[in-house]
Amino acid sequence: MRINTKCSLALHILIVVAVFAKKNKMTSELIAKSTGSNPVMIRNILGSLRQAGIVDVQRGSGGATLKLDPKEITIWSVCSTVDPASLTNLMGLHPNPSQRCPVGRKIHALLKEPYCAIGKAVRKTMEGCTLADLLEQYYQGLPPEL
Amino acid sequence: MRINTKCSLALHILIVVAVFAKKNKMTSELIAKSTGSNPVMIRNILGSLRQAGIVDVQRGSGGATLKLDPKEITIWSVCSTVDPASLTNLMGLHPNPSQRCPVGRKIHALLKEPYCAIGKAVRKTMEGCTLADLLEQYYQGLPPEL
DNA sequence: CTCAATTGTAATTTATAAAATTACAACTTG
DNA sequence: CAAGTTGTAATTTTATAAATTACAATTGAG
Repeated sequence: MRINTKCSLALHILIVVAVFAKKNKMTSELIAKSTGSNPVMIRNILGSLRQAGIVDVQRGSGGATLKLDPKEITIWSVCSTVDPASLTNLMGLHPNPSQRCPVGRKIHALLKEPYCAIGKAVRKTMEGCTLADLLEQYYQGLPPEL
Repeated sequence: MRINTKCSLALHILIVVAVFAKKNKMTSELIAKSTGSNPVMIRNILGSLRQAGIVDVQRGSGGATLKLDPKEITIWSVCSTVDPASLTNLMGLHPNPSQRCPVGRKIHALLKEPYCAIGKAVRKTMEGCTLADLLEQYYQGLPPEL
């Protein structure tokens, strides 16, 4: 498998923004430090989230803020904006089945139905978890000043 | 995030074996032709399926046959034997979150619950589709001699 | 208005993982 | 034993993800 960490990165970004944006200017540089990633990747992900209306990003002066209520942001909406390809190709298909073999001709069509069902199950589960849920979990047992 | 093509390959292999093994000796060479893959990959996948008790493979003389009833073989059992890593790491995690950031310290733990839920949904859906289902679909509208 | 800090984005490089290929010992059966 | 095959390790090739470099455009402070 090819692990694509964009989704985890995006959720990390949204959590740090939700937690710290009121007190700190959340620049790509700062967020990159927190995630252990690099600023360009952060800017690209923030760019996608901005286009989807999930965050605001201040050009020039810098800093990202949430544009939606955490209850309105689901793992699905985040993943499908930052990495749509992974979700549509969740299950990889081998690329060159023989068209001379009756099974080879049909294999992609045969797999379509179960693979779609898997995709729908993933979507439904992702839609069931919001940023608010993650934040609630985050604040569990933390003193309120953090 | 994306599951590699081993799972699709394995399902293709099982279908051609189910359909043709009574009349033909299903060698890795022959199956490789049908799948558009290469014989070594086929042998490796058949090796995993054999260890899981799903197929029999004749050493020396060659040829693979189903060992279980197609009703007993699910997409889950196939995927989890040929590519367990993809299923446990379905959602990739970014590897180096800062331990100095309170979010960075917690992010992997925070994502664990929703990511497990996604994995369970995938498993449940995969368990709901058997090789028999795929074969039924395959034979839909085909004359009985194929 | 200028300057420092920052974003947006393209281009390039590096790292990593998947898949194909090569090679060969071990097995099976005629 | 000879031909055909499997099992498996090692290597090479290819594809993709992620990091890096570079720089124009933007913003707000001074």
